Amino acid sequence: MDEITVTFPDNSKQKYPSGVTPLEIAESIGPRLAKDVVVARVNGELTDLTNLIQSDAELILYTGDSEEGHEVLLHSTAHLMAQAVKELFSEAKVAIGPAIEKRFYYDFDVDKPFTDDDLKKIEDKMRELSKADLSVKQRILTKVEAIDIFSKLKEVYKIEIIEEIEPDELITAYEQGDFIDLCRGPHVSSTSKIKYFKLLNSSGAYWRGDERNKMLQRIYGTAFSSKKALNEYLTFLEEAKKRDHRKLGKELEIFMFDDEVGPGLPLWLPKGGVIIEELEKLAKETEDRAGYLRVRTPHLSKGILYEKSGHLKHYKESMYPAMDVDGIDYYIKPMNCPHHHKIYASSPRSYRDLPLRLAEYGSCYRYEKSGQLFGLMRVRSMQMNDAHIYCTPGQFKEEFLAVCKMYLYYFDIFGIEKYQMRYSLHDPAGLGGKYVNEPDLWIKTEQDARKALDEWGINYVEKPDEAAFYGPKIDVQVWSAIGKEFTLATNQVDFAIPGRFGLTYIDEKGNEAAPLCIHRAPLSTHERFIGFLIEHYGGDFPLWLAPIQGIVLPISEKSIEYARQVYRRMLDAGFRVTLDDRSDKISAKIRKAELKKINVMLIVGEKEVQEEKVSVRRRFVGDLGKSSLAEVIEDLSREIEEKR
RNA sequence: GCCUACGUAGCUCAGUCGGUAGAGCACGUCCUUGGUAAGGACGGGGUCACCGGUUCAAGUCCGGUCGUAGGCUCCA
Repeated sequence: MDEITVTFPDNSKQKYPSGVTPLEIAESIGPRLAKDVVVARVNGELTDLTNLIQSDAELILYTGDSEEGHEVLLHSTAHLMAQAVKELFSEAKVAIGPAIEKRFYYDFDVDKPFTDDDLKKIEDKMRELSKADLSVKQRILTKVEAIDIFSKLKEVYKIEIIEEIEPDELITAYEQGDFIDLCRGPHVSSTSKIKYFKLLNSSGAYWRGDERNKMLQRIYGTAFSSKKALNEYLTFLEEAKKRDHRKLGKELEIFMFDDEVGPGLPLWLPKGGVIIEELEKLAKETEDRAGYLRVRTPHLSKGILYEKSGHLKHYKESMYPAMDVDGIDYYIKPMNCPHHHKIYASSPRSYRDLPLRLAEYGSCYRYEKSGQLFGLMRVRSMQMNDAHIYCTPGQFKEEFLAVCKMYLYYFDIFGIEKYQMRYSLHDPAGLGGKYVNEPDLWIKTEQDARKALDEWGINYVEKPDEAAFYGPKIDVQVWSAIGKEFTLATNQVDFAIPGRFGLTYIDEKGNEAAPLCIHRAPLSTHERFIGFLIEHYGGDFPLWLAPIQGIVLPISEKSIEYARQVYRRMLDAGFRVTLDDRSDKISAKIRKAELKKINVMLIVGEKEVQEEKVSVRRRFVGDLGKSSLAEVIEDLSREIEEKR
């Protein structure tokens, strides 16, 4: 028999007979590895453990705790779940079942939605199938064979998928016991490799994500290579729920919703008001330094304005319906741009006036579909950190980059590290419909913006067909505590609307020219940004943002008078402090303050009265001992100043 | 908008088989004056989301509406 040389990642080499499988190699190395390995990479290609290796090869064996191995494990668990569902619900038809971030799902067409009870039964059946140690075998099929097999099984969704595959492409399916599933693979070699899994929840999901299609039933689950890793993930999910801004926002009295006010219309409580004011202060300082001018515009406008802007054509479904005022249609504004365009147009502009940067923390209202509402992150009334920058084509690159840099300035202050920059482009197929019909402008602006980004050297991903209707944009995506994705900051180029509003400037040569417009919102909206910050900080705001920065706690009645003086002096020094002069024991007062996540506690008893000092206790740190109030004020002021 | 689940005191939740509602925390009063995460006693607080139906009787069963949650699609 021929011998082949297998090279391992550490560059060590070993001879094996030709036709050896990765699984056999793992067995030759050790029983533990053979048990744990889930997938192999042969000459760079991810492959099943049972595939034969015919000639010299580089081999990497992945266990379930590697990124590659975990993804395969998740995917194979999805198959195991589908097998269990098919055994329990014979009429169920399978659709698709991929691995996603730390989880998997599978969509089924069933008569009745799954109940929690069904999920338990499915999970039990999965354990049974795992114990049965069914080997998972790949089958290579032609298109005709594949259609034949899945037609007999009446798997209509699989047939739909197969029919879209090129006729000469090889089709693979995986078989375990009586269950066969169309799949590209790779997969684990046996169901016994899948041991630590949990089904999480089920929900409706449209076939191919299109609401015109039938609604299928989706089950989400997760799987790991060890009991410990599974439990860690489940604990993480529990912890994430505790950080959820909807829960913390209520507990910390930041915002609320009320049935009679309406869904998606948050009411900011006083503590939320403080956070908003601090953010606005930061934004105003930053924008003042960057040459922005602040304007204010009404919440309502005549329909004709939105006809001109194109909102009624491209954005109407997200707008509140018109209200009739003296026989004229008025709309509540979904964006501030048309008003800012009017301000631009209010006086003749020279190239010397540009860039003109008009900023407004403007309230907008958007009719989001009810199912889309999500705490503060997706609401119907919002206040945007909005501004429109009107500039010449020659100024565009610098202005565009200045906006991107402003994002990063803010992100540094807030310690936001996990985000993705996303450059959204148009699809020419949508011109005249989803996008304004300006093909040349689209191409030119997209090139300019890309050039700016590339020269700056920032990392971004391109998203085709995700642009705004008036131009390409760069967004910053972040993730909520429970893993939902949101656009935070946004920077949008608009080459179309200024033309529609007849916005012009006189250039150096005395000719009329059209300015470009950049729509930007580095701090997103108050609603989304604060929702995000609540989760980002887990409710423990840095001192400069904290609604209550400190609390004065007298130890007994004997020190109440002194506590009042301390409280007064803190207020006079500009701090947001409260005083707990109730008759609780000091430990109870501390506990209450901790539960409110108050950062600084100034504890005063008879000793402090005598020494004219305060005892400082910081959250997460504990007792820091006695200081003079002047020292405390100085330290805290510096901390606030530095936005630590 | 669609599918499913849920909605009881300010908050978190219990309430069995249909028989007119309960706990803890919070709140109020009083006692207690205690040194770094819960001192004690007493008390107030409910149109059981809303509307309708079944029933002698509905928090409980049925229907509708509103809201919330988990998803699908879309956006700041």
